[in-house]
Amino acid sequence: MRLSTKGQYGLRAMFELAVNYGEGPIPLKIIADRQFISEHYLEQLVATMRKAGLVRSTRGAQGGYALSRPPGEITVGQVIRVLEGPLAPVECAIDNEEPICDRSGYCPTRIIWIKMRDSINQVVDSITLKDMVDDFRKMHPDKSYMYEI
Amino acid sequence: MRLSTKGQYGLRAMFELAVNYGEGPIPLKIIADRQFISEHYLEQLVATMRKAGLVRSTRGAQGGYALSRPPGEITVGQVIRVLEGPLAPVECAIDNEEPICDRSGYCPTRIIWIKMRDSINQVVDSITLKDMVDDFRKMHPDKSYMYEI
DNA sequence: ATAATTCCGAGTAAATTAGTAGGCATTGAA
DNA sequence: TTCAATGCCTACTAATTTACTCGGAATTAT
Repeated sequence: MRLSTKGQYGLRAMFELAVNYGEGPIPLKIIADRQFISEHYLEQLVATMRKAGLVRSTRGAQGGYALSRPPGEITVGQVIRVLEGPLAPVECAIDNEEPICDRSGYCPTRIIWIKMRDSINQVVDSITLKDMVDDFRKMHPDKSYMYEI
Repeated sequence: MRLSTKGQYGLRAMFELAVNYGEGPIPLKIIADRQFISEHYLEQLVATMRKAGLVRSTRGAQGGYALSRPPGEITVGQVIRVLEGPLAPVECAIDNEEPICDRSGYCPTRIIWIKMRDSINQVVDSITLKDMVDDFRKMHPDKSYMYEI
């Protein structure tokens, strides 16, 4: 049960934008270079996040991307769900409505999938991009130079 | 981030074996019929579980499968991990050793993947097959007839 | 003997993943 | 006003994974 590279790369890209929040638009090329991601591929992921309202873009020279809200107001869960879809271990646990499946009567496994789902989402919804940045700066005060333009 | 049908079907099959624990071997055909799973496909999943020591088989006529331990001693996590591999959202969070990846220095996302991993495993490791059966019987005391041979 | 079963290895169609490729549109700066 | 930098868009693709199917050999109770 793995996340695809979409969620992984996307979150790393958002971390970069969070680190540089308030410093104007950052071009994708910079993010792709810093995070070792194919720029063209990242473009698609960022497009998804733009459509979902997580980032804003500025076109043309000196353009780039920026978070559309402060890092403290964007959770890891929001990012991952936008790129990966609902975080649920099976389809029938995506929402809480009673599922329609071919097995009549009570499903002995669904309650487990729902517990897994809630537990996963609780984790990612409790962490914001700001938390990630704070954590990074705490662990690597010496590496702040890495994130100047 | 979904479980494959291996984990889903496998757990449902194990539930069946748990419901009938202590009543001799149950043929795959019965399990497949009750749980609406292709018998041939289930065969492969059960083979994996047999090799992992979760079930025992009896060959020949009147043969079948049985749990190799009481339902209270087999967790959902054990079943799922045998069929799906380690429950981790990304490769570098499978174990706790420092990962070797192309990004030198501190990875700002890994701590999140590890929290997700631990949270997922905590859920599945805290539920046994016995818990599933107890829950089923509590919810459907009327349907015990479904599980007689 | 026979029927019921497990056991084993091969094959496969469809879906998903993880990108690539190429070009158009927009804009700041020289 | 030109041009380089940048975002935007659509299509294509190779490799991998998924979810099976198929056919038959081995084993055993009756």
